[in-house]
Amino acid sequence: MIEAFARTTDGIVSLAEFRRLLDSGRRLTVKFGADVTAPFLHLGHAVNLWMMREMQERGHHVVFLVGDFTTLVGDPSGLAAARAARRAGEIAEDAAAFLRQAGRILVTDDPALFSVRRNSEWWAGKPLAEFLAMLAEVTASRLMSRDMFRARLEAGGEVRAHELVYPVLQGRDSVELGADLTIVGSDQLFNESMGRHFQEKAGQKPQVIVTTRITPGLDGRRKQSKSLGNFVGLEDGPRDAFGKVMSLPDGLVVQWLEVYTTVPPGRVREIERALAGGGCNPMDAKRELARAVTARLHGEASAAAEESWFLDTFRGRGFPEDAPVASLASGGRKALDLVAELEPGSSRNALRRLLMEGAVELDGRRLGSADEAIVLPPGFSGKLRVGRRRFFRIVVAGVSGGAGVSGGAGVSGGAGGLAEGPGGPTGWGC
RNA sequence: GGAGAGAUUCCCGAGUGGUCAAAGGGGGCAGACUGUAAAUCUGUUGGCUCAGCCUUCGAAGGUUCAAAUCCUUCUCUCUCCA
Repeated sequence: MIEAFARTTDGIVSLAEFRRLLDSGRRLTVKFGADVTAPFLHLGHAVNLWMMREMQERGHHVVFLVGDFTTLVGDPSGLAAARAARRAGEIAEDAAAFLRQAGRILVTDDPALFSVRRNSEWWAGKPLAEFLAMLAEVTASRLMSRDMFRARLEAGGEVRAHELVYPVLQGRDSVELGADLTIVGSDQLFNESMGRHFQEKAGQKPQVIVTTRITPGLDGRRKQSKSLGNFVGLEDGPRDAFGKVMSLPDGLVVQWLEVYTTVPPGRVREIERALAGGGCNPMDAKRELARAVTARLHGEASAAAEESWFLDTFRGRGFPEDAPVASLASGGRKALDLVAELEPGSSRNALRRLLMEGAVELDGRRLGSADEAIVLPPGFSGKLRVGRRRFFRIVVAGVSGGAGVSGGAGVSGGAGGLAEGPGGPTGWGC
């Protein structure tokens, strides 16, 4: 168990206690606390979830703690009561989305293994006197010692008073749940340590904290987050998952293999050595990574299919067979209007720029101006590419079987073109 | 409570009455190059019915032909003192 955790674990407080818990034969309560502001789970969360799933496999119980109360007070700009009230509804929605995503990894339909709690259960209506008594159990300097706060203050930033108190709330949650164990990103160590502190004050056995390694996201710099867009989401389709991993900087391949896949350590070392010695093309290593990540999230079959698709489309520079089909009316229109029909989500200015930058091609011919007139005869069918990765097959109704389809046959036939076949991951360069 | 500094487009940060949709950098997007990597070069980076118009420089008012820039009030932040 502990051995299985090792590759993704940053630290354990404490290892001895963890061993004792596991040996006790007791059904353990694992706390899975979550702020529900942005219900967007990604690989970073998955690391924790996979470990919790392991615990479930051994019969332990995961409590999903919705921070509905802490989220409500957590927003410093949420001054108006009206605003807070409105957000209560959003929180419920977000919590549902969160649960749905977590359910992709955790067992959520067995009450013996999973339950949901809300921290408003004990925080809403908590008498102030009781709360102040809790505050008396910590020193201000302890709270302020958190490195994040220090860094912010030193940078001339601000720390709101409620932020200072937030770890107290999160820590007390562990008391309310009687948590035995919590598995969190290493940036949560401080908050969860407060949990141990308060549990001891309350006469409970302090929870064991397993902190997991935090790995830079797709941008190669900061950890994955929704706002930075540098993540592989649990709800991303297999195609996006594969493609996103392929855009990872080379230097992170080994780290990602360790943290996000179950590729055996021996194999990871092998790849690491091959990369270091120039013995393999980094892209091949990354392909193995992308395949492993996609398979873990979506199954081996999808992973194999997306790998073929990727190779055909990007390495082979092909036009994807399964590009979305857009049925358009026949007739003339400006290039800009054509693209706008296909990309209703983008602003026309943005599309105009793309056209000027030469990012739009119709049947291999670059459309260089927004005003260029495009005439689509009845029966026309063509391939439109916008930027590197957006493809559309344009079809115009009308049976007059005329010149339309002239430019076909540019694409070699589908996945069959791949010699390697869907076999094992061996046989690559690494 | 007192004194000072400040709030600018995604971020940092210039800009003290018209030449400002606002320098420069970062980040993003796109093109070249490529392996949807990195590095490099180039372009671009509020919206639209696009030689023009609309919205934007903490908020609301005001002065002016004209305001990010001046005045008033307000909100908020930082620093020092108490």
